Amino acid sequence: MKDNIKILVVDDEEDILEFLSYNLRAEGYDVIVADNGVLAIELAKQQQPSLIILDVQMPDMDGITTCEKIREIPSLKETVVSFLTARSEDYSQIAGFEAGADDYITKPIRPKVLVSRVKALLKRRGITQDTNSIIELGDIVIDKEKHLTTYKGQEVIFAKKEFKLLKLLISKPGKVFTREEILEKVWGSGIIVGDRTIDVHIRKLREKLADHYVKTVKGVGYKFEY
Amino acid sequence: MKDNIKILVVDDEEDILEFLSYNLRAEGYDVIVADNGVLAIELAKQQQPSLIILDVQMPDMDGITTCEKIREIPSLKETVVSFLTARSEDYSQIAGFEAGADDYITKPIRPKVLVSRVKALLKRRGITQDTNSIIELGDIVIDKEKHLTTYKGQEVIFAKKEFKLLKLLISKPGKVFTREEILEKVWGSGIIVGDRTIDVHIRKLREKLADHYVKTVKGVGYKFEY
DNA sequence: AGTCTGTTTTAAAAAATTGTAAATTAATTA
DNA sequence: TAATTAATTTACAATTTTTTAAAACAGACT
Repeated sequence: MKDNIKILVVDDEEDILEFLSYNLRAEGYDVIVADNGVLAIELAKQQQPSLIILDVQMPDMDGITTCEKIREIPSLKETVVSFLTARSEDYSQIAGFEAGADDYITKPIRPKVLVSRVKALLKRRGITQDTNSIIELGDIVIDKEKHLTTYKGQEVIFAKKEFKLLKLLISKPGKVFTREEILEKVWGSGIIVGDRTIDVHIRKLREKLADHYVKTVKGVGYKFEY
Repeated sequence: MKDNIKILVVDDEEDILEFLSYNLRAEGYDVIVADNGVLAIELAKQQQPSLIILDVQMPDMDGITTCEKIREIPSLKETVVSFLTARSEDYSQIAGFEAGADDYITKPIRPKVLVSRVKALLKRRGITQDTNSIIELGDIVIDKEKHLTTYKGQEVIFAKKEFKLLKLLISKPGKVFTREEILEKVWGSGIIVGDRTIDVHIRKLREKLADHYVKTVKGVGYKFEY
């Protein structure tokens, strides 16, 4: 369940690294470690962890600098970063948040506090264990991984763009997606397509499912309503 | 920019309330206060603050219970809640996060840390102005994300401009918006339309809700009164 | 009452937005 | 490469929203 949540722990002290790893692994997280900032950035890029726990005080590159660098990497923009700081260093609270941290944990670390904190952080960011590849909404079942859709038990085939569009709309039932949002998320930024392209694709969804699922909000966008 | 960010501060101690208000107001935030949990919930529902700072220790209803109650209110689901806790009470860290808090601030409070923390919290949550997607005002519920309005449980459909106008008026109930303000905010600067256009749109709001909500202040503008 | 100023109401014109079928182009597959 | 399928564009119809214009209304003031 919880298996695919990766946490990167960065600290120069072996003891702390082990202590943290042990406690987090006990909770079922995948833990990767780095003992310096440079390695941390490298690993983060490669492994795309959900959370990075970063010691403020480290030789060479300190935690704050590392955090700033992390924040500059597009693929890590959304990654949760938490600092590890000695209780007294109030300064780090200020500088840390400005560097783009989401939280900080004070030493000495208490296992229960640590775990509770980590859970809360991930939860607040909507990161849940289940990388649910299957979305079910009444009669409609979408398997993102298998690129498969079932409507009333019958398999329905959606072309690539259609599928992406459906996935987007259905990801937040009820939410209105503007044309811009749809273009951005389905076609990708930069790609320019004609004005009616979206309409036509919407029409295909309606054809393949039923007219009433995809609703038009004139002048605003489209939404999926079950 | 920062003007419409509302912060609700809840504490039973007058001193702390004043201290926090003073420092936050100095930063340009709109601060509202409550000295107990019940009032806090009431005010939160009404005012929809972006951030609630909640003392853990309070008579009658403690901060944790208050927070839990707040989290149960749909329109406050996305509101950021931060606890205020004495440095020693580590327990509150655990219980607090589980109750749905986003952060906690330890006493004694240092103005600089407080402000920095608040800024970071709001920034991380992407709150620049008015992020709350649901506005509730008695019989009227507006869901910006779903572009949906409900009046006495019934769905009411508003066209784009109508919706924008309603949103604007309802964003500050009681405030009189001048025609210039309305033009600026709903139509956008530069767009030139006749004066009657506003009247007609106001009329549509009255038609779709009830006449008495939108009031005319002759020679000045319009206001929404619940 | 008459006049002025500003608002409300209606109806209709104008503009904007979306739906649809069919044609075209691009991409994929056999 | 031909055949097939998907994606996009076109051109127009249908619909909805927005704006304008004009008449009626309301209150304040002479």
